[in-house]
Amino acid sequence: MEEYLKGLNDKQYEGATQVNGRIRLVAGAGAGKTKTLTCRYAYLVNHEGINPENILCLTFTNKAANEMRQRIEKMIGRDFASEYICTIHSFCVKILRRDIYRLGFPKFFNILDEEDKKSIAKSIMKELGLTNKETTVKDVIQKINSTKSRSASGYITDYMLPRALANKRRIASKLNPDELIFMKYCENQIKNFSLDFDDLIYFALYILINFQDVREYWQDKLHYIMVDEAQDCNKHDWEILEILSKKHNNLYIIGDDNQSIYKFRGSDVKGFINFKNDKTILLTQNYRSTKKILDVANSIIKNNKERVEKDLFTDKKDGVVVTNYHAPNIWTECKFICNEIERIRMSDKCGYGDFTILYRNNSMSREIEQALIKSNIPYKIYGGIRFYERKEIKDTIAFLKLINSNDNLSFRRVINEPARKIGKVFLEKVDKFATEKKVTQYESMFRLIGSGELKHDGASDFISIIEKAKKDSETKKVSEILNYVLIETGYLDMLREDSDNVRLDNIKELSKSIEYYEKQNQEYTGSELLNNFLQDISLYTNTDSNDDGDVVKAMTMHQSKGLEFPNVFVTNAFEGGIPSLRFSENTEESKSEIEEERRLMYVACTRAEKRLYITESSGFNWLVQGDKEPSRFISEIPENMISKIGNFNENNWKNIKNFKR
DNA sequence: ATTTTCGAGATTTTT
DNA sequence: TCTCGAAAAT
Repeated sequence: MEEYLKGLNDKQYEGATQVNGRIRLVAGAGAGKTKTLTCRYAYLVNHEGINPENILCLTFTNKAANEMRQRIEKMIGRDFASEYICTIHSFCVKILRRDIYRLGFPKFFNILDEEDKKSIAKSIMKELGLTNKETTVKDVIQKINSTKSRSASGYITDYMLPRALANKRRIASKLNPDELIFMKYCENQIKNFSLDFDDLIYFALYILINFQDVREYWQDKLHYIMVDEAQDCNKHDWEILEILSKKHNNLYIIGDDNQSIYKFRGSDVKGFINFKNDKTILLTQNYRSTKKILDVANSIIKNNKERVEKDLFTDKKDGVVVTNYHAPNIWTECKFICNEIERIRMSDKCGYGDFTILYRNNSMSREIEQALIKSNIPYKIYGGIRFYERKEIKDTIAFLKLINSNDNLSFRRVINEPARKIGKVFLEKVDKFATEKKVTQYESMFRLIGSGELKHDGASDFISIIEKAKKDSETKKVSEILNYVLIETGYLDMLREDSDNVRLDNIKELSKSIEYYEKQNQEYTGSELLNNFLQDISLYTNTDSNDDGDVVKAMTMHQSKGLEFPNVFVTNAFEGGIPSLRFSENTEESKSEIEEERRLMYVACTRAEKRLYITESSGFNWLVQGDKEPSRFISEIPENMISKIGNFNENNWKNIKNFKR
């Protein structure tokens, strides 16, 4: 038997050595899902002699993909880094890079993030004269997303193809307001040819459906397809998987219906539950958590009606009792967590890296962060503002994008950054000319200044810097161009005036990662390299980095999916926090939403290996607009399974309050 | 005409 | 805390 298979139990072994057919692995939390998947990959490569080029392995996050690559390398002990271990979004980018030109679109495309989408929505609202009162930016985005999702790849033939859009334009006066908004959004996407996250899936799907040779290329290539966290695939993901696996018919999915927590993103558990399969393997032994933790998690998830009955069991000993701490206010709650971390760190002789703090909303990280700082505990907050969403990083990237593709969003972002006295009036003239001549705003400004129609020193300087950078970008390295632009525009000088150097450091980090990317991808040069780099980083989040260091981690419950930690604090467990306020009403439709929240709570609790704390506090909270009450999920845990501690001491409360100021 | 400043208002969850 | 818009300051 291969060395790497020795650590598996019978069921896991069975799961890892299945080769052909449509296989479903249903595995509860901590049952060794990833382990089994990784072993199966190694088995295919090592035992069956399959070329990694012919295996597609889809993970839920980039982080999971990175970790898997590392594990496989360790297992089969050879230099091994298949690019086909990735997220479905990354994989769709590969499909698009290869064949999107067939739709008449440029080879280079931008990827829009939520912020870009927002600013497009705003400009559409302005154009159509919609005020914030009747239709918010959020409404507009919601409308756009749902229209897309409804017609999926059909929206491409209706709107995105050049002739289709021309048709829509012709009958614009007959379109209803929503259709008009959607048309404008599509116009905007085509103008700088940009795709949002969902589009990556829809366009790939469209190409796979409509071009036989492309479809066959991928179907031939991918002998084996395996999907992790399959319970969170949406119907379009399923469609792609079915198409890709059609020829060889080897589709291996792995997931847990109890851990489906991305319904808001369209995830469709039914696809997982009703998956037509040759074989289903059930893993119910939990290797992660102690018995006491597992009992608590089971007692919570039991209350869900829509689920496959499968209680997890463990051979592990009882372990430390699960604690529910009730504090008089949020600051005491956070202080308690810090104290416990220090106490356990001493008693267990473990590091800060063994502790993780979870919460429902990103906004809840604030008080926790303050408490950690006060207690001198090193920490890292995941999510919230991602690295690539920071202002300085987005600005820097906007410079690169402007050089690469002239796109309007980037232009508006950096044209007056740092301030060069270009304001609303000047930009309106530029925009007007751009619309008239059907050119980009940068091109428009370039012509207006060139012909002398507009005079502006700041704009002239800006143009000469960008033009030089454009010329150099074909020959010089991206990192050199970036350096040149940041210095010449005075962007670096502007950042130096800041009191702290965090922003400068961030830019240095970005610069480093560009250099690394250049080394890794030497087959590309010039604008193609730049384009690929920009696409890749828009799919990358700061949660994905692997070098965490010995620090306390804090993240949302959603982000904790698929991870495990020795000691876990589930915080802000108040009614309205989790379950989220929106779903707390007792209407019929909110019942399934409550079940989703309960699954989220279940996911959070099952992250813990040794210790689990569920903390909450009284006091005013703006979310519930009143005093907080403990979450209903806590009351679902039998009294004998949990140790309830709390402190309502008034003096203590006062101390904390003074302490805070 | 542009930039700064100050106060009011808003916050699910993510690739 | 952060973001956005209006009014004040340059």
